[in-house]
Amino acid sequence: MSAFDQLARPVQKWIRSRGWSELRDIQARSTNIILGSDKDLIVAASTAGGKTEAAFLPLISQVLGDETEVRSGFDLVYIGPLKALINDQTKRLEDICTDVDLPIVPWHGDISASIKSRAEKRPRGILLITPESLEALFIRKGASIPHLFGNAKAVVIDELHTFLDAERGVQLRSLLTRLELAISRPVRRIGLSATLGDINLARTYLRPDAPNDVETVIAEGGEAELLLQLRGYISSGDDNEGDAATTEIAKHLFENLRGSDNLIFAGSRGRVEEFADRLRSLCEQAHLPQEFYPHHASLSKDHREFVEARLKDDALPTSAVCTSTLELGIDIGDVKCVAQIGPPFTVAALRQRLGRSGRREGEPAILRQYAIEGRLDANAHFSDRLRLGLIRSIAMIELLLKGWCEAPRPNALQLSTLVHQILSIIAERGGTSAKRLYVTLCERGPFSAVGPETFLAVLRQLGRSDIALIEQGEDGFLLLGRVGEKLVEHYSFYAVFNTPDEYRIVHDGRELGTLPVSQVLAPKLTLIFSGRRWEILEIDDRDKVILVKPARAGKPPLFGGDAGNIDDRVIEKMREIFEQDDIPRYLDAVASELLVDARTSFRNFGFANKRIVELGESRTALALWCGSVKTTTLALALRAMGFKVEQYDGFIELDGRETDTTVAAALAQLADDVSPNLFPENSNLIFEKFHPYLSTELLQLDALSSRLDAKSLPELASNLVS
DNA sequence: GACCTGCTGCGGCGTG
Repeated sequence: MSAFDQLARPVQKWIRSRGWSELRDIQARSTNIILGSDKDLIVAASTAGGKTEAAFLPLISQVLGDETEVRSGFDLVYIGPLKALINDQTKRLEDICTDVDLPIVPWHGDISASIKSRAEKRPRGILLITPESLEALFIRKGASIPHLFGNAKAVVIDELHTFLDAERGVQLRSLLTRLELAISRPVRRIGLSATLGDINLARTYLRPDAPNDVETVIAEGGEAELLLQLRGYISSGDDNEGDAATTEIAKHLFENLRGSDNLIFAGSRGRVEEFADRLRSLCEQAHLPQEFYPHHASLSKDHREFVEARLKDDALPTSAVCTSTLELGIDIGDVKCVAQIGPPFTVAALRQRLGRSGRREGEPAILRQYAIEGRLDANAHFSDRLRLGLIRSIAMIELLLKGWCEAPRPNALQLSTLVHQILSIIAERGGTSAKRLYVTLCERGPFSAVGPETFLAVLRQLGRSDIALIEQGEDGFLLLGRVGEKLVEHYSFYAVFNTPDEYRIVHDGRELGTLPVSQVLAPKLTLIFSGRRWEILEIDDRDKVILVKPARAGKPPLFGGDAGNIDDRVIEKMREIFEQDDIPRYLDAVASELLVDARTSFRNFGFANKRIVELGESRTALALWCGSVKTTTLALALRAMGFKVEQYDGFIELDGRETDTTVAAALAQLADDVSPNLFPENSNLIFEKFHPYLSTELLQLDALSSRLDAKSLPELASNLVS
């Protein structure tokens, strides 16, 4: 029987009404799997590839075909990372279900309480919900979970790749485990994704205890042709009005993108505003209607929706200068070209961004990468001479072309999210045993890297009288403590990630700008802002103001601000690019020259055949050839041995003036596995939402499991000396 | 050396 014939009559009718002559390949394949088995499934295809239909046409057919007794509960559950995405998908599903008695129920923070309470009384149809709202259901309506979800035939997770990493993904996995435990049976899981670097990781995410049973449907041959250019620019070093590179890039964008829809990723909100402003005035000077608009999270919802609607409107040419706000799958239609100014932080993001272009049959995807490098003088620093930004841009493009992208670090403890889930389960059940928590979270759930000892240490910490997140009842049951009760009561509890407050940074009565602050700050500590170190004089928490003065030689923070995390593979690729001679064809004349330049400096410094280079005045450069995690670990170790350390992509620079140890001796010691304490006193380890409740010991464990890699030290050090 | 994501319950008031 063909895939089409397996679908329910009303679904077939809808397909015909759309004028489709047949199902797309991925839709036919997933229909066969969904209607022919009860297996989990991942559907990977580009944004316009029809993934939603691939999952829901057969799932709706299955629901309509099931005429057994009427049970209570939603038939299908869709989980999406964005409210806007849920709104888009609600419309699409409503359209499919126009002539069918299957309610579509969007459920997130902007949905009115009346719709929610109606759905809660008589749950049926398709629920579309965010992880946070699902979390809220577990906490507020713990006892009704079986009533709400007992009937669920499948959970569809949209944009699966956004959940693979970090806090929110761990939270969702934990919720899925808890859902299955609450209704005492597994529920089929279906993941939809555009960007997947490693399909096996996605399988493990979707069904950790049986990844090999997860079926996959991957769109084939649909990859559009890619047109690619990397243009090089030399900065005049003028930070203010007229940096030559900014002016030139804006002009190039104006001349080449005008008249069509495009996305310009500028890296930070400040740069988004800067480029949007330049492009706006270029339009004005030419007496042309406005078509370049900024888009980032600080702009009002109205403005953002206006830009999104304009992008969707084929009649109005529109280019959005944006941050990662326009990276995910909200519906803005196809764009002609994606521009990236400066290197992106991950290949995964670059891939996701590029996926916005070239989605129409026969149209190429177009990537315009702009690299800005400084003008060199006789005193130029080794890291500037090596043109690390340009080299990283090339490395990331090369890895993109190979289809590689970053994978999350396995075995991270995720203690902040663990604290959250402990409180959530206690709230859901009104109290529970330590044993049950351990089984739910660590044995069955996503915290498999947390052993019984660490788990107990966390429980004991949360139960301390000065922490008071949990307490033990007379029967040994764990209950919420005084502070825990307060935390869980407030609606801000549901999200597992931190939202930093924006503080105004003020020096001598002059505002330097605003800074999102997620770490704990205090007077006398230093912070990094607009490329400089500042000592904190005073913090006004109520008015969100930080008074600062320029720091002399204050201790630099353990991890500078919101440090990017560059993968080992990216740095390896950078090394290959330094060591080769060929010039990639997609480089323009300036970029080619800069690359030749960088390679010459690389050889002149001697990095071609050694990894330790004396720079003079007790300064030494080390070529580590590894990513941020290992680089930071080594930097901390050497700092503990008295060196001053600066980090760059794949390199560090040491200043040994204040220590008697030589670089060689220090490395020999590390190679011998004599590791100093990586954590200096008073070092800040608070980055995630529930970190403030953990002990220093637990925070160090957490950091070692995700941000640092102490085990790599001896090998790294011995490679350097040999 | 950066960006992004999310949020309940209830009191008070007006209207039909």
